[in-house]
Amino acid sequence: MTDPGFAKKPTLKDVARVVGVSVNTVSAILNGGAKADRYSESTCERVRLAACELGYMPNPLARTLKRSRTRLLGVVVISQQDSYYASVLQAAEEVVLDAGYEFVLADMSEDAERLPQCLNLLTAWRVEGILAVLGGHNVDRAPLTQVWDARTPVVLVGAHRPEDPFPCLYLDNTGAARQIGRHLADLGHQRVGILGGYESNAHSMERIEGLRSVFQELGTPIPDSCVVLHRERNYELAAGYQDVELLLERAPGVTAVVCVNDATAIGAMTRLHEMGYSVPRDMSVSGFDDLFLGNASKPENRLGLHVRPSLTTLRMPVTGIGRHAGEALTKLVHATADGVDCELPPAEFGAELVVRDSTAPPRIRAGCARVPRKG
Amino acid sequence: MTDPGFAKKPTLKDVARVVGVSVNTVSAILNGGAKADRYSESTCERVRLAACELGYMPNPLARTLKRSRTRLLGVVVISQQDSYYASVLQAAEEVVLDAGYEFVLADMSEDAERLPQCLNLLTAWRVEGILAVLGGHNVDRAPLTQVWDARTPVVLVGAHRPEDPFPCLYLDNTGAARQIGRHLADLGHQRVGILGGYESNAHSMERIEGLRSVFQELGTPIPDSCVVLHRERNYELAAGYQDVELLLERAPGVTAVVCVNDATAIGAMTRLHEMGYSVPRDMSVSGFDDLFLGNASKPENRLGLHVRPSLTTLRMPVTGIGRHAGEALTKLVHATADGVDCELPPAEFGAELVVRDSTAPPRIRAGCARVPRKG
DNA sequence: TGAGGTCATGTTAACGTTCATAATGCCTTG
DNA sequence: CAAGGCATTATGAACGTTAACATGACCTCA
Repeated sequence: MTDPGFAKKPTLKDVARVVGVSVNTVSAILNGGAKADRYSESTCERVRLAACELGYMPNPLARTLKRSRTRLLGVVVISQQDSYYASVLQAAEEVVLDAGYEFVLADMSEDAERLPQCLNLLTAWRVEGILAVLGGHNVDRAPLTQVWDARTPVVLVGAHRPEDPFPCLYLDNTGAARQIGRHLADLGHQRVGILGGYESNAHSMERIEGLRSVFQELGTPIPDSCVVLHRERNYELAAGYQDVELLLERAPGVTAVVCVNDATAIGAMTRLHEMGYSVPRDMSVSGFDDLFLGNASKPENRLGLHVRPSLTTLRMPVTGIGRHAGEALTKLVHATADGVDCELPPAEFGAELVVRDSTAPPRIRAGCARVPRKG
Repeated sequence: MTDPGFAKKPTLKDVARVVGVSVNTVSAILNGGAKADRYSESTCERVRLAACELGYMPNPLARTLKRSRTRLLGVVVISQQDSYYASVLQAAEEVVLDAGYEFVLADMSEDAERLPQCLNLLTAWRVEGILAVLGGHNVDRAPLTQVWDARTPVVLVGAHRPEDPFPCLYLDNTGAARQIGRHLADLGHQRVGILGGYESNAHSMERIEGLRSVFQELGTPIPDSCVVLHRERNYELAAGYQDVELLLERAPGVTAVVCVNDATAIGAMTRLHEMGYSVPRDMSVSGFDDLFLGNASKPENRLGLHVRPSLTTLRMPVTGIGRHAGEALTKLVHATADGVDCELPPAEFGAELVVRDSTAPPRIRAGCARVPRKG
């Protein structure tokens, strides 16, 4: 092997040699701040000039090795692909960058078993705090608790469990589901079907529970046959497309289908259309998330507006959760760095019902709204 | 300030003290490989046990400081938000992780001016190579060339320019646009409108050019009035929704609208529907990308299938580009590390026409297909 | 004149690794 | 029995940076 051909970046030593001063002098001057004042104007000038000419850039590896603070924060995310989590992360990253930290990201790729492995990666990098974005996924949190017990701050975006010692930010899924339930009940629906995600997902289960509780209280409880769970963890367009057919076979009388996310609802609407159903006349459909493409601040970028009929759904405060998470984590890290204890309460976030055109009163109050199948 | 409350991770020294051997011994044994053989079985055993008990994890900062190789690769991306680029990145990351490297990510947040700043961040981290994902965005590449000249390997995902010294991977936008152009011409369209993205985007311009060339050759060139460019860089659902109306005002006779991406096409179809047009009877619409939600390998996750009518579009080989980029970069980095020169040719990727229901023969060959406005 | 005080800079020792080389002890062999 | 060989472990210097402390020159004032 010949000599490695990488560009060698100039170091403090190189600058020092050029200027003719000691390494320490260069370091102190370039770091600015209080100590730079003690050096003469002309030296400072020469050092800065030389550093600039050589294209000197401090090596963060060496720097953080020396100081014991890395100014690195770790993120474990259940799936970067999921636009919901991606949005949360982006909001959090903004906050964290402003506070002078950087993110190191570890993606679990939807595999719950990989949490320990991801945490190892992050702690190996000596991150000063960890943001875990697990959402409703059923992940064993013991490794997180372990990290927390080793005095590394942790903030979890996901359902709070009583044994969790770290602060959690979570959605009020039950309350959100109750909103859509009441909306459908108000419209006159009595028999509602659910495309409910998969069993190991807490978000799914809470949403199903919330919906059921509404109809329970009204005296028209939702039977198990009206709830379809998915086999796989991947719960997108394809799942709704396939599962809605299953639902209609099992529970022919339903007049509304509540889906646990927008993608599923859109997939379901496609299949319903193919089967000859007219939404919302023959069947009401609703989603969850109010998914968007691109810039969340433009209302027209909400995907639910661009399907026919437009989709009734629940808008989740993704940006709010992300910002809050970033702030909580930096606060916690600062406290820990100062050796101070800091207790942060769990925080719950509510969703907002967005009524569009995919929900309407049922055509026939009690009977079977079944239409002959075409597809 | 009291003492920093961070957990202090055990170091080689700690392990060495516990076992009663020198630091070097521990390092050599834990690194495994050839040198570990020279130590006695019992020492190895004791070292490994102690390391495990103490929870020792090598500090990658110190390690990469010592070896001059960081095994870090940098990524600059024009926008992480854009699902197209996000998919390219994910495919590239897989390849790169397999090769034993890690990604450091710098996001330009759609701001072309931020390239130098992002590159500074990456070179400060002493990355061994840089993957720049700029797509069609008009970014000054001088900073990239500078990095390349400093012997840091660079791979660009984006249009190749003759002055670029680094390998580029790019889409055959012209060819793709010619495919959709011929498809529309074959259907009998003579007057085609374009929602063309924005002017500084090379992808946009190439697609427009390709389309125009087809109709030029057929003797029915597309006039400027039929091409609508967008004011902002953000080109998603909202843009198509707004711009299609503008197009119809400027060019009343068009029978088909070609959009430079799927989101725009979907937005346009929504507005057309509101205005009382029936697609594809009154107007054909086509997109670009064949956007998907979630898992790309499931055909039902293509968004174009879930709008009515389903969207005719061009499928881009995102995963292929990402994998190829990852492979090219690791190859280049290896070559550079070995001091070997390695020339990689620019690579072009083709798109695949996916014909669905949003394109059909024009209802009236030559006349005005205008329908009274409702919305 | 010399004690004390600035000012401007240099010295030294870390941070946690790794690598090249040196050293120790033991065993063989002529 | 000494010289050499082998197996095992230790030593020291480096990577690039920072922080505490030390030095020396010059000035002031009693």
